Amino acid sequence: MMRAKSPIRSLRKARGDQRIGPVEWVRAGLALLAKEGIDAVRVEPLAVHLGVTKGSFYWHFKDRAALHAEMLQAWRGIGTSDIIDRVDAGGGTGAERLGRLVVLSTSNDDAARLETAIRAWARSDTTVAEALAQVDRKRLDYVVELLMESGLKRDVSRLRAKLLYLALIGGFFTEPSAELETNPDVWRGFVRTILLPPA
Amino acid sequence: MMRAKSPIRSLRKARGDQRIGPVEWVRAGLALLAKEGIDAVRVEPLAVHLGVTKGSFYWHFKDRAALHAEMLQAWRGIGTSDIIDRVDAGGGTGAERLGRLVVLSTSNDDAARLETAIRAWARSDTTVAEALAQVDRKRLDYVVELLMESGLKRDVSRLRAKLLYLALIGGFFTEPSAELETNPDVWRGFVRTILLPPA
DNA sequence: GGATGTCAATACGGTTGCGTATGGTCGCGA
DNA sequence: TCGCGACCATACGCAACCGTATTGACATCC
Repeated sequence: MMRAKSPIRSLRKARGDQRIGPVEWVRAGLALLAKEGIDAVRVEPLAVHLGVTKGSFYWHFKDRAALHAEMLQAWRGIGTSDIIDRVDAGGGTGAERLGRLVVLSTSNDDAARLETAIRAWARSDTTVAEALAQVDRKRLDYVVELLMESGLKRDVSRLRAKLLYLALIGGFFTEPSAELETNPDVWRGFVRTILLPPA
Repeated sequence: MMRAKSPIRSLRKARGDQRIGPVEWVRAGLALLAKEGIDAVRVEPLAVHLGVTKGSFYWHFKDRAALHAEMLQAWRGIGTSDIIDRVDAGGGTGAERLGRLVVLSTSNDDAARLETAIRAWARSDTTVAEALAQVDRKRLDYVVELLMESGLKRDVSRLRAKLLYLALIGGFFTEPSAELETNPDVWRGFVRTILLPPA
């Protein structure tokens, strides 16, 4: 009998692991992005994490930048529609959906960490910045809609939607420490303020 | 006559360069932090930028982490009081100072880039996160003050100060693109909204 | 003007990561 | 069963940094 020629391979077979395709690389990349930022999304650490070697990576991707690009595309898809869909699914009036929007946005911690990582990434990569701007625009439009449904005029809605949306983003980048705590109650208070009748 | 033994040294002397102390390292470190994030704040590239070798660095600092720590301390000093002082220096009513606050905060582009870099840094370093939370608290208290001076009650001021301050932070992390443009007019609109009489 | 302290240059070993080249393993269809 | 193509392991050279050790230049004070 002959020993296995490839220790790692036979190890993975013994564990019954599946093949690693582009999808798995992107998923793992996004997870690492959320945890440690884009600079940490490196080929070899990822390979270790996935239980393969970089030989696999360079079969599926041209280089590190290619993975980053596909990660961005993947996020663009979920970042745009994910929250909006979940808020709309619940139905209700504009004000009700507005309340659900802020609560959902601020409660999902994993999504929040990914969001901050993307925004930090956008600082150094204009492609990311453009994609992010696009997502921001769609989300903002949605908030404007909700405000108009709640009875505010178009101009006022545009202004206040910006205010609320910027605050949502700001919330991602602050520790919920003592004085700056932003629990659901606080967010509902924000919504009430936003919906105040104009002078 | 004998040739110079140290080419880099004589080069620096010929240019009349000064000595490089801890202050210069920290300054250059903060500049690089603002431009490319904390991961880019590395010893050797900084040394090249400053026209010295890392032999100098390891004389003044124990290691890379020590530089980062001193950078954080330096920022803590300016981050807390810088804006507040400049706003107060102008005097005026609460509302007037509030307007000056948002304009000053959003116009200084260098400070904004440093601020975003620090916030991104805080994601991965709890020491930074704590320092940042401290700074946030002081700034928030200041905004609360201004709102109370403008005639709002304490509770309302607390809530709305959060809203405005979070929006300020959010503004740092959005591209001023098409729809999400945040020019001084928009910010003044935010202030007007914030100062609206409660229901 | 010689000893001393301060600061910087240089040289070195070690680590981590990139991308390439090449070979091995397996499944599957001819 | 032969071979081919997909997928992965391995080995390599290269580059960027880290931190240490050692030496060298310069100023200053005695």
